[in-house]
Amino acid sequence: MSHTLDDPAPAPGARRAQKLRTRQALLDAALRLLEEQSLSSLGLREVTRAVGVAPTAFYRHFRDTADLGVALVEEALGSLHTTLVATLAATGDGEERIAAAVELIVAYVRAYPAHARFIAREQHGGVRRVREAIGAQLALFAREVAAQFAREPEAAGWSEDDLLMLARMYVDHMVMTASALLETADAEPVADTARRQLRLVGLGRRHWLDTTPASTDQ
Amino acid sequence: MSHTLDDPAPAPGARRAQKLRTRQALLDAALRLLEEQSLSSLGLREVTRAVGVAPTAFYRHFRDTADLGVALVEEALGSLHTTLVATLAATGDGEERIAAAVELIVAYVRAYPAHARFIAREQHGGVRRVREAIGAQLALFAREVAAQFAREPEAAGWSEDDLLMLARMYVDHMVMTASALLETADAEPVADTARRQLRLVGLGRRHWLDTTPASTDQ
DNA sequence: TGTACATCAGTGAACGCGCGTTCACTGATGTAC
DNA sequence: TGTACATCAGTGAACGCGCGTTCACTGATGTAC
Repeated sequence: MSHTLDDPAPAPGARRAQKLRTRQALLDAALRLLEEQSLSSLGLREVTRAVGVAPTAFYRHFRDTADLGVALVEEALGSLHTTLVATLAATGDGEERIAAAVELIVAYVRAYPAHARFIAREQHGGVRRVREAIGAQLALFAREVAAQFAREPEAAGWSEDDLLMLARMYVDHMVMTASALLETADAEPVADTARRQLRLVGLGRRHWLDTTPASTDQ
Repeated sequence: MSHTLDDPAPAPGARRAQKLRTRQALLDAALRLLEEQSLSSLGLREVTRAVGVAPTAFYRHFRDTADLGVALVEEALGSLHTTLVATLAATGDGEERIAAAVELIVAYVRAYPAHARFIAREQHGGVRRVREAIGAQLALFAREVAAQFAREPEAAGWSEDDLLMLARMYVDHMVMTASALLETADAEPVADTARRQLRLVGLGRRHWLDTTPASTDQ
């Protein structure tokens, strides 16, 4: 134990670092190839060829392409949780929040179009494990959004189930908006439609307890 | 021209009828195979093997699997236009219409689960021509629904663009509900959530002109 | 610090297999007279 | 109605190709002393 974790000549964890670099290269290459096909037709040899390693190197990182797909789900959505909740928490209700939420989606799709496309495509795609991974992430988003709603005064009188229903609508609407943005050259009309739709849902939200006197009557 | 279109021994158009039967068998087999994979990984030989014809027979009916996919889009959505518009026209606004619309989706998914799955999966799938065919059908649905809305008294004061935005929301919500139904064993909770979401949108619709005095003020 | 051994990311050959597409064909169905 | 010819849905052999997976390997990195 003379110098176990120091900085000797060959560098510390140089092997581990190189392995991570190759793994990332495989993920990047796969994501690029997935812009024009589905995961269920993505070949292991295609991916390694694009990276410039032997086909067998793939197995040092992933069991199969479905396994790689699950890793891509984490990469695409993992960092979005904090961003989304922070955006909702930082804005009040109404127009300001609508603008911020739509801007979040527009910025995400602009910055990571391949990730957005992958999620939209594989959400209902042909590979069960990936579908389930995306479904779990979106359900988590919905629960986080519902929890944020619950902290706000507008949620008074709302059942937990109704809050989750509302949150689910926002999350699904975000995914729909993202995939609409991917199919258009001009983001503005799509963003405008998205804002009007959120405005409509917000109006429904404000009048929800007027006509559904669930808690006052029962 | 003694008996050109009568009923001689070998039957009239027996060849044409047989060709159509084989074509339909190819479509049916493909749809079944697509329950567990995406179109972009569906093989021509898989399909012909499932039907029991030679691989080369495929070319008598379709140029490639993308071509077959476009035919499936028509089969899945073509007959739904009249049903959908008729359902909206037959019901008033409010709770009655909501129940009827959700029941339409539940019945469709129950009767044609493979068609519903195909549309949900390939809407954002890896085959451009099929994606475009589905996009065109859904845009047509939205225009038809908007046209129906425009005929109703509740549409007074609404711009054409806002009506289309609202219709688009209903159509997208239907697709989302269909794919949620496909992923659950018990349809009732999903149907219930869908009805509550439509109720929320309906509330927003009723109050749209209260807070967005676009036409009265400008 | 230097040495001897262990680990393990990436290699390259080899395998059997199913793919999409071509081609000339067959024989039942359709048509003209 | 009967005959002679045309059409064309489906066949089956053949092709070159890329696939996923196995295996024993190499050599740089890591570790123990």
